Amino acid sequence: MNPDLFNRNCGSRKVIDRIGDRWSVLVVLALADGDKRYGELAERVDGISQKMLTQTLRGLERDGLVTRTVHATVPPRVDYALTDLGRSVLDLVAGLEDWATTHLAEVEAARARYDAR
Amino acid sequence: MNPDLFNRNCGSRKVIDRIGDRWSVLVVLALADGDKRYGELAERVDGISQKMLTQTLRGLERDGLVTRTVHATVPPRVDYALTDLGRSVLDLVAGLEDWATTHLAEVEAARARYDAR
DNA sequence: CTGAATCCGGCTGGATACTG
DNA sequence: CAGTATCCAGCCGGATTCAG
Repeated sequence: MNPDLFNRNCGSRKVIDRIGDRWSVLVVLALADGDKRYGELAERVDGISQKMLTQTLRGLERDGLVTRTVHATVPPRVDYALTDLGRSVLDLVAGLEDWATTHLAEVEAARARYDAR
Repeated sequence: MNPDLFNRNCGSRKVIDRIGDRWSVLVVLALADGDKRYGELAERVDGISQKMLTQTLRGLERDGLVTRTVHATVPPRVDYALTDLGRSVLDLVAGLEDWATTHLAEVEAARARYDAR
């Protein structure tokens, strides 16, 4: 247990905040099975806007989780891929995904119970 | 891999959104080592406002991750504790914490590199 | 096709004051 | 002590437009 995590100025807190981003998790998962083009990601992650996709990818690139490769072709082609660091976080995020699907029914039951009170 | 996760209307997406909440992760971690009173949580999770703490606890309670026990004493006392479901997600969240502390240096180095360009 | 830039409505979340 | 209520600034994020 790292007590500093609860300190708002601690670096690990900032990392948690980044992972806690609602889109980052989904984008990382979308890159799980290999490189993806910008358009493929936009199609895959339902509901994300262009702005948020670009912003999320920039953030992930900045944190060293994703690489961005521009091919000087016409039409332009940009590939995004997970780095080693990105793949290491993928393991955790995939765990979240498993948890979500496994316990979905329990959570929904709890919600229904709570709302019915 | 569950493809539906990327669908905005899928239930598992909603679960991910909840876990992805920036405060939920911290509150769950704060409850890792046993019951906590409202005030203890407020003190522990640095930077959270009363409003957000209450709101986060309600959300976690609704999802069945946390129990809320009111003691009819003067002064009033309210204890929060993880449910079995909450403890199951704690394992994952603790993994995030480990990752954050382990790879913090790499992430910060990547950020510095990116910002220096 | 892959973005950057801008505008702007809405919701998040902080500060404050009040209640049981 | 443990909230609730209210107000409101700020930022998130969507839609649109423009550029390379």
